[in-house]
Amino acid sequence: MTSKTDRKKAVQLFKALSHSTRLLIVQKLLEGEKCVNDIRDLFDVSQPNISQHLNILKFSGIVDFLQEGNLRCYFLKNPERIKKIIQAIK
Amino acid sequence: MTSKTDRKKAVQLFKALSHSTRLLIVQKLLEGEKCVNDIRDLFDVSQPNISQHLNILKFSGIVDFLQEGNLRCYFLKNPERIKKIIQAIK
DNA sequence: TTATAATATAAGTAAATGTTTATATAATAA
DNA sequence: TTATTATATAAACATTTACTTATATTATAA
Repeated sequence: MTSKTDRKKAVQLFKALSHSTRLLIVQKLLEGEKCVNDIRDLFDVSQPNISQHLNILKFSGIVDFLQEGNLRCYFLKNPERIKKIIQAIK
Repeated sequence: MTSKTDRKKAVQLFKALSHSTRLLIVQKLLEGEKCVNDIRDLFDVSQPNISQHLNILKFSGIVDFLQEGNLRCYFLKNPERIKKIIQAIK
């Protein structure tokens, strides 16, 4: 049986993935780390909005970033896990 | 690469699972089919609200039901898939 | 038939999430 | 230093989702 906190975490993760921009970001990051403007250029989405989505992904534990000069390069914290999840829902 | 419609479907599925009541319902249904009032009694949630959540789960293709007399017994359409998804997010 | 039990639906309201616009910060380049 | 580039944050507004309350439907039991 799953505990209450486990379930909250799961719900948060599902929420993080239940937006098409965020799901796309995650899929792109499966190819490797990308900095914000690279990600931004992939979609027709404003810079602040991308930042906000990245923040949600970060908060839910899906991504993290490394500061490289004035760039922030985001990457999946656990790409294998993400692959499994995406595979499972297909 | 995932198509746009695939992604929409995935997003819808994640959305359906990103609510703790619905995730709990789904976990309960892994034990076997249950009718609405059985489900309702498991939680502190109103009857209409349970119906609404079940409707969302039905619409997203996760559950279906069989009418048995005046009972509606809900079941998971693809329990293996659900198990995999839940396993993957852990 | 009428009453009751099980469930769904609809309308209204509340709460959460998403997007835009404007502004801030931090790192580098000039 | 000052300007510029990359990114974040905050506030306002829009949209979506959730929940409640009231009512409808459908099947069975009396």
